[in-house]
Amino acid sequence: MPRNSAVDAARTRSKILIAATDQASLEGLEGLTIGRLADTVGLSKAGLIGPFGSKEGLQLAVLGVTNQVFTARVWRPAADQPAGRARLLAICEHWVKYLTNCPLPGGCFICTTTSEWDGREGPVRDAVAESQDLWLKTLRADAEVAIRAGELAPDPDADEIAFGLNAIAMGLNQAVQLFNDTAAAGRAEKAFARLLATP
Amino acid sequence: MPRNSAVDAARTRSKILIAATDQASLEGLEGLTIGRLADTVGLSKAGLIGPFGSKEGLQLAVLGVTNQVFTARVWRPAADQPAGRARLLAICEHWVKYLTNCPLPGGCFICTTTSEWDGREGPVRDAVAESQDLWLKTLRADAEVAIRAGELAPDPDADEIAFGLNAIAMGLNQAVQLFNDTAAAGRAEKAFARLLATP
DNA sequence: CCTACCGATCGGTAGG
DNA sequence: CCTACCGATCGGTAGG
Repeated sequence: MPRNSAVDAARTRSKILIAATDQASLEGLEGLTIGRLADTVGLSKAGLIGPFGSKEGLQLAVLGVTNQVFTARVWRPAADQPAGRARLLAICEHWVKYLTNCPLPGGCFICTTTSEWDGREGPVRDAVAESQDLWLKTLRADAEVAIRAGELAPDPDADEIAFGLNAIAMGLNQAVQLFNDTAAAGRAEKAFARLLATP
Repeated sequence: MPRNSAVDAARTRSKILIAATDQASLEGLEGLTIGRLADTVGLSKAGLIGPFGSKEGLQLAVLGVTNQVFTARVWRPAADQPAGRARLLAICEHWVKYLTNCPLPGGCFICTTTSEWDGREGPVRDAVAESQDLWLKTLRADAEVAIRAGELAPDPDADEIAFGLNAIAMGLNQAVQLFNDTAAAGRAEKAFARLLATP
């Protein structure tokens, strides 16, 4: 039964992060409280915060987890498609699945956190902004390839396509989370398709 | 110097609401705290919360104010247009102005609060959902008129148009608040125009 | 990883 | 509208 403290520590860290991610997705990254989370996980407050140093450290770690979840669910399944329109279509397909059947109980985490943190300052806000910026650039790059290859019309341009795709996703997330609107997925799919229609 | 307690009370209430709306727009409706707000306004905590009964009462009152601001800035300037495509165009024009030059320091309040409250329960969540639902229905109704009059194509349908317009606004609000992106207004305008193009 | 504790602040109330 | 106060909880630390 090989066991060592490093393995145990990693297990504890992971257990904390799972519970923290759930709580943060429902109540926001600022709504995370060390005391309640410690109760949930079955640790003392000191034991809970130890691996992360501070609440801010925990918030940043949660952001890392949720970014990985998003990447695994939306980007990676589309990654083997050829860059350009085909990959954008695959991304949108998995994006809709992700938003309508979200692994996080509170829905798309980046939607929640961009809105929660856009009026604040500091490392958490910066990390949130960077995640969103990176994703918009990913969309933009594929849109650019698609336009250059003639797979998409030159108007709307790549920035407008990235903006539009992201906006549709935000709208779908709101419809699902606020209204439990099962018809919204179809609306988002059609909106995606319109934006990615062949010239 | 005519003065009476009712007038004074209304003045106090209004002074509180202005400060509360600013604070809530930056830090969220749950981020409102009675103590800090009392300091800001120059009242005691008891004096602050008195006119509203509880924090929840204050939150609901703030929602009432922000709904009025939105209506005054986006809906009312378009209200005299004929129902249908013309009015939707006017709404979108003022919506962009509202989002890019927002009277609330934290940007569109309904964008922030729908995301903050979609994972919660209670009267505040219900009020938030109702505001958003009402607005979507307003958009939908004009879209329906426009389609019936032949001003817009029957596809996308009225629900899809309302969904799309709202999504674009959410995307613009994010771009402005998170990235201070001055180019986003143009992207939103073009996206609005595409969705409202004549058949 | 724990217990035990810190000062600060939370929403709210009693009584005037 | 105030002062004075309530119990609960906040993030975090000391020491082990």
